[in-house]
Amino acid sequence: MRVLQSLSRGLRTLDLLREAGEPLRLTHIADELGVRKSNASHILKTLVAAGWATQDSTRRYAPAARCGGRHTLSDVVACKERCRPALESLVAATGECAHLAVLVEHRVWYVDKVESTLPLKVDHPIGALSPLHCTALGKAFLAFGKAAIPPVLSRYTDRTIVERHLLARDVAATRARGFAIDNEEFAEGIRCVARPVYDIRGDMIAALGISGPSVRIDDKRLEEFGALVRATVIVPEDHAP
Amino acid sequence: MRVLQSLSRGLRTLDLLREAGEPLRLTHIADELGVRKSNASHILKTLVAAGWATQDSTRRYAPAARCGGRHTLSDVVACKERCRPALESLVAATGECAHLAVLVEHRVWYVDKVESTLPLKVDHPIGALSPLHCTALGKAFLAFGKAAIPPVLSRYTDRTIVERHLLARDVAATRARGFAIDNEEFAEGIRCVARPVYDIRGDMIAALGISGPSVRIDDKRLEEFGALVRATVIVPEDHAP
DNA sequence: CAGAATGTTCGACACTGTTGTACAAAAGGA
DNA sequence: TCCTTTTGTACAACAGTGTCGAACATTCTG
Repeated sequence: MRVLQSLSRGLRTLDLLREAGEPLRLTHIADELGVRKSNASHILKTLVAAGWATQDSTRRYAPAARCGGRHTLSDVVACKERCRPALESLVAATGECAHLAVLVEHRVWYVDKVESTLPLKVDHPIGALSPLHCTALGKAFLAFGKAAIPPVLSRYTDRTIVERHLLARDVAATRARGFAIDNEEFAEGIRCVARPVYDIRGDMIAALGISGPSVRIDDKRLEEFGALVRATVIVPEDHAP
Repeated sequence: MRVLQSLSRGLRTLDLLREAGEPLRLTHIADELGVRKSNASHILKTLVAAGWATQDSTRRYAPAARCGGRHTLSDVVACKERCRPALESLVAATGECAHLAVLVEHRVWYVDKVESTLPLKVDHPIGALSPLHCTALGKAFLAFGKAAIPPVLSRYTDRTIVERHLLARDVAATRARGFAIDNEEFAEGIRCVARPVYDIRGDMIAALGISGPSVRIDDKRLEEFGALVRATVIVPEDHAP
């Protein structure tokens, strides 16, 4: 069998564009492929012409929307189903609400939850969307996923981090800590922790977290929750294509 | 600029594979591309080797999962947001519950709803999954989308259509009618109607429906609901990439 | 089991893709 | 602002890759 060279390289290019969270320069791609710039240029122009990539005003290349996000709807549903036991056990262990969310553009999208049984509780409905920079779930994507810090950082409470360099530092701390924290940065009186959920290929697919009222969660308990969330075992994806 | 021929053809092939809801034969693809079979074979083998397509036991080719579904998470969220007014106006007009769902493998996934304000109501929670063959939303995908009749048809009520040829006939009738009907086929006492929602390219992306208790929905009202759902205007997708 | 249709392999030629260089257009520094 | 450096596109020419055609396998159909 004959492997078509230019086609392989074109597909490899699409992979590169998708892997990188940000638009890539021609030179970079040419280096990665191990070909001359002129060749890479032709490959990319072909991808653009076929509608599989786009070129922005800075002449950088990005994958087109039709390339699909990194994960499909099926992936998300599969993830949701395999995370359910973890959500339930977390709620059983803590008494607080547990959420599962995926990344959509510059927001997180809640795809599952298990509610607290206590009367005072946090309720992010499934299907709702929340910002990245001031929620534990969102910060988990910033720290462990391929999400970039959004262009605008709106203020929701007086604890919301709205300065980019402070947020970048917080993200670095999150990465070191192993779980993300929201300390009343999105809504007064709510504290959350969250951790990443990875797919079989090691890419972050979802964030899983616990949220509760600050009155029940002091600093010590917040740390305990973080350790608990991080330690929670999530059944691996059974690979049946 | 030079357009790379083999790359273009490879990308075109991926499009063909994604467009078709079912796996395609080599001959078919070769004809579509206007090349000899041997050439098409090499193209497809390259796609498979690069992990962008798969070949099943019947030697037919299908797009790989990584190609992404037909729609991305962003598409779904955008659709959900643009359908919200329609859901609300339908509930205001009928008093019954309205749902929005997308197709995931052989099930529909509820991504949004507006509840009825009446005490007796239907409640499919957002995030839940339902079968295709016995819900209005699912049948809308069978009739207007690219969904295939699932391999197994479970019985939920004594009205559930579990025979493939009867279901195929029902799907054809649905197509002619312009909206789908579930007449207590999934749950006793619940009747629903549903219509397709298309994306900017004309592909079905979601199903939008109304559900209510049979006691409030006689045959005449069911028809009215169908006409209403079908006539509901959904704001077109604003194309801002 | 024979015949038809579909898919894969093979060799050879021609045209496509790659290369190297030259030019254009931004970006960075003084 | 200018000059320098870096990045992207255009061009021509050769080599090598992709395409063709036919032969060989393999699976489907009656």
